[in-house]
Amino acid sequence: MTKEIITKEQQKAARYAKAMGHPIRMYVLDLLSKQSCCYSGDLTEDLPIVKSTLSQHLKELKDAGLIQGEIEAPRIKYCLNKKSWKEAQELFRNFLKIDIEEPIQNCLK
Amino acid sequence: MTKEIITKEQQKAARYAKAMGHPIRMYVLDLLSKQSCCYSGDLTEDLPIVKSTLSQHLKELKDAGLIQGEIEAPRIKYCLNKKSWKEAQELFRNFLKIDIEEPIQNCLK
DNA sequence: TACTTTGTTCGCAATTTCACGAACAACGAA
DNA sequence: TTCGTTGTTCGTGAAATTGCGAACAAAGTA
Repeated sequence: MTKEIITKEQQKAARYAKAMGHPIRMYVLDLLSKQSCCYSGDLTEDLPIVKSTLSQHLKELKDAGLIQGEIEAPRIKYCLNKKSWKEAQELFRNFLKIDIEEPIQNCLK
Repeated sequence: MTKEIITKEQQKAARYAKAMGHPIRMYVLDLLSKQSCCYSGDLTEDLPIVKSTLSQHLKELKDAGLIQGEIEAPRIKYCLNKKSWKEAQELFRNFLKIDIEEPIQNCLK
């Protein structure tokens, strides 16, 4: 499948999109894009799923490269994988033709 | 599922992301974002899938609201659904922007 | 009215996703 | 060492996804 008409960029973007393609995972990513880190224990309290299901979703995000976990005492701290996140930003920015108002421009004023 | 901790925006973004979450569909969307329209007959020639499979992927994109088809002679012309595309742009722009801090830090130096 | 072209729908099979509970592993605290 | 907390893994089942070929529908053309 996928000869070579489909570019590497398109494949990577599709991979990221797939990981984002579930409400729970979108919620987690959105949270992490605002909050720098979170703990899955806190997530299970808010979200209407049991911990094993959440664990699977977090694994899905990890496999896609979007987040990473760090052991911290009894818990695990999750945060965005900044490198992959940047790549996803670039891919989607190009794909969606989004012009981002650069904060740099504000500085130049 | 999905009490109300998960916002409408997150659900919509996840829905769009899901539709984008396949190489074939990402290819089609990327093409349409550059080309204004295309015909599925031309797509089957390039892509390594048979027409019935492509039809399903196009249906998936239609169901997500991202594209629309228009009957034109014997063929069907596909193009982006501009309204939904705009919405997706907005959702992903808000969702993906986190690199704001870094340029600011550079400015403050 | 046939015939051709184009794309959808149907039926099928293999695989993946999603969700749950139970069991397990890791590790600090009593 | 034993206990409690935290999160992963396993086993299971239901549903969705992906892909194919065959059959069908629509519509222009001979």
